[in-house]
Amino acid sequence: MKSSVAELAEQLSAHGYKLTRQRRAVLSVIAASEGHLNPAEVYEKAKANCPEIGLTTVYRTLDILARLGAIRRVHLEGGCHSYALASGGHRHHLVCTDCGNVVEFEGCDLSALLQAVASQTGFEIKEHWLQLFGKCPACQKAK
Amino acid sequence: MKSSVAELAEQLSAHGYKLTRQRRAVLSVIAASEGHLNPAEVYEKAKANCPEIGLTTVYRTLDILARLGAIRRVHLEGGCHSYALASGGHRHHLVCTDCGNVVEFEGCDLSALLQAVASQTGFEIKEHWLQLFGKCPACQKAK
DNA sequence: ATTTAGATGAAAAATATTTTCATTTAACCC
DNA sequence: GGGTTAAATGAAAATATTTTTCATCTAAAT
Repeated sequence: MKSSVAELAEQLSAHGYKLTRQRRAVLSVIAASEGHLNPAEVYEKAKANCPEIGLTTVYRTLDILARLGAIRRVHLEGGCHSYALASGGHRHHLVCTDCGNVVEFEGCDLSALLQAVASQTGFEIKEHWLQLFGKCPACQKAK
Repeated sequence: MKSSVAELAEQLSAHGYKLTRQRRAVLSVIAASEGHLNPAEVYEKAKANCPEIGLTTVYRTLDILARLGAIRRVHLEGGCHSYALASGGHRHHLVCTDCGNVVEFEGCDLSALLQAVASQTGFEIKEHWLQLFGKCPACQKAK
């Protein structure tokens, strides 16, 4: 995932942000992560590369990356403190409303819908985020 | 919206929760609201009906209602502290990643997709939540 | 090397949420 | 209607999260 770090770094530079040791550490953590991490988790992991980093800087860096659209907040029932690479593309969640388990599913064809909304609203649609709620097989049985 | 209050109250009773003055006040506020409200807002509005209500009770009541599926957390960029009636049905958001404006759109046909995911995963899918990100007409021009 | 605007960490402050616990009350029984 | 009881309550404390402040440091341009 070296390329992701480079891409993220590039985005920061391109927008006039300095590439500090701390920011690089945050970028590596984000790029290396499969799923989503909250600020405290990013902080812990980033300390491996950069022990002097402060939590404040993690918050600030995540905020910048989110505003640049490089990462995106991940919203799950019961919490929305985590971030994931925005380009990581299609990560959709199916949440069990009984036990809280989260399953990821891939593959979604929303093109027709997106097209329709785009022409209705004039928006240029760039990303979508879909989340489903239901009852998982185990909880269906349990009842 | 009297019926909503009655329905919500019914749900509480049915699950063995007592119908206190405080809970009724929260239910009215939720039922009367068009959009979404955070706990502090619910608290302020509920005080009109029930001045002695405490913020703690608002948190507790919202939590119960959310667990019953009667209301659902609304997640927007920059915050996910608000709740809305779950039955209020389909409120989908289209967020401008440049200016942050949020447009609501209705009408979405995801039935085929939902069907596919249901059979793939064995989940019984009850609700979906879709959010789109893009650039609004004004921001497209601006650039 | 020097300069300088931007970035940093520690600590404090501000917000948001949860827990604790003594008191109150809705719902049930007679 | 009065009595009983488990659940619910509010105030205050505790905890968790996020933002601000500010003196110091540093990346990047010269």
